[in-house]
Amino acid sequence: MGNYGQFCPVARAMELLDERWTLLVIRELLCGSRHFNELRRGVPRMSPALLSKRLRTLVQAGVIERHEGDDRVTYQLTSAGEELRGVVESLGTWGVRWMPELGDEDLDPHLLLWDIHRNLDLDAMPEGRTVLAFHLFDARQGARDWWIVVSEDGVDLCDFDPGHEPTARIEASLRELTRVWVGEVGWDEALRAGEVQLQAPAAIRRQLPAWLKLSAFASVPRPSPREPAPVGAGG
Amino acid sequence: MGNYGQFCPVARAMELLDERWTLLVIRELLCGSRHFNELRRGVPRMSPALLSKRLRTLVQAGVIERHEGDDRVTYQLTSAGEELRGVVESLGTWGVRWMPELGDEDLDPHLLLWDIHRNLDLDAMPEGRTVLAFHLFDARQGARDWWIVVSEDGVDLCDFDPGHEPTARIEASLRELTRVWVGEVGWDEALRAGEVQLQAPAAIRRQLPAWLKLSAFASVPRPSPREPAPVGAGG
DNA sequence: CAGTATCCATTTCGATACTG
DNA sequence: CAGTATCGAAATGGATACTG
Repeated sequence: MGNYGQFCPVARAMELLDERWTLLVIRELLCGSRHFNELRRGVPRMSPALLSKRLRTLVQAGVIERHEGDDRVTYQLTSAGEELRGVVESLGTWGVRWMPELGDEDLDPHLLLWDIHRNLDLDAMPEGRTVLAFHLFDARQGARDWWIVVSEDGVDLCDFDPGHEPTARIEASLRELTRVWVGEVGWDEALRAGEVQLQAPAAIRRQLPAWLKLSAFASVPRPSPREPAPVGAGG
Repeated sequence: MGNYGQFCPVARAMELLDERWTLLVIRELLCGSRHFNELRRGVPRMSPALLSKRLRTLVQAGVIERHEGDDRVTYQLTSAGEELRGVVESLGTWGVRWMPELGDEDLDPHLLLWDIHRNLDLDAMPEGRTVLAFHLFDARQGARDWWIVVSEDGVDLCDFDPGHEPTARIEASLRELTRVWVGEVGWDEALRAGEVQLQAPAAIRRQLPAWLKLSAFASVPRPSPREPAPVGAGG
């Protein structure tokens, strides 16, 4: 395995990149994660042993560099790694357009809140502390309530009540908030349908959608409904 | 396996596309192959059982369609499949820029001649029959001599002497002709260095490089030599 | 924090031969 | 031409627990 026995550049690239998880680790690095346990949060289903192995392979391939700082290890994309952005973008663009609807297996409240919390548009948010409380009524016990606290110190994600009065409260099903996140439905649509509810003063309710930047692929135009719908890829 | 448990569009896409060989089959379809045994020639190291399995998965995923004609089965990309061109292009572009030098394992005379023969610039070639004879002096016995016959009937690749007087004879090592094909060296450079030799009348010698269109990635600009060279990806 | 160590079930794939 | 059938070797990676 690994070698395709072809000189074709696509085959050469895939020798490195078609290993399970590899491009997701790279996606995390492109999103700005730099430390082992930070990367883990972006690929929670990946075992640490495997993440470690992939990182070594990527160092070896010249895609990332590993730096041992005084107290932390840091991973950093090289120019070669940075150039994988194009690959990741075209994959995500395709995925959002042509992969079938989200299955229950694809939903993950930790990942969703982790993504949301690192994609806030801080410039659009008010000065001082802002607290967003999320309630995902159908998520499993312990992953149902979340708080994002934005202050001068940065952005914090908590799965326990930090004790500040929320600026706004967002209530939705895990599925529906995920669909908004990936751009399958728009804010307006989800709010009108009542699938997502915002509890906040009217002024804040109007602003809030602008605070969450959504997935980088949310704005990709979808295939027109006239085209044949993709079907499931599962066996 | 298969499922990453993530709603991320990149992960969704990779669920389908990170399986070994899958994107190479798609590359073949994008290059115009439409029948089973035609596809096989583009992925010679893939077993027919596995090719068959991948084709079924791709049909199921809505990326290709299978048509049973009267005497032939035809595979055809859907719009979803056609849109994978962007993915394949960004992978090949990256591969050509950042993967290490070709290893002996990557060289394959059948594949090279198969690629060359289906990428001739017929419009640039003279009327009537043209015969190109290739001699790869270091290829293994039986894969050393090739003939491409271009006539009104189309383009044929032979591994036996078709008996026509060659219009030109190309002699090179397998490695060097492959390097020219993928754009690692230019025609001029390879000819000047004598790594590739053309035996033909001067007028034809000058034209011949224009007859072969080379890999789609041959013209991708390479990283400047100032940048750190990529190292091998092998364990 | 940044990983290792271990272990085995499962998958996956390659090789080869065969078929309507 | 367009695949199936079969089989076993290899590796892959998931789970879990542990470490300096």
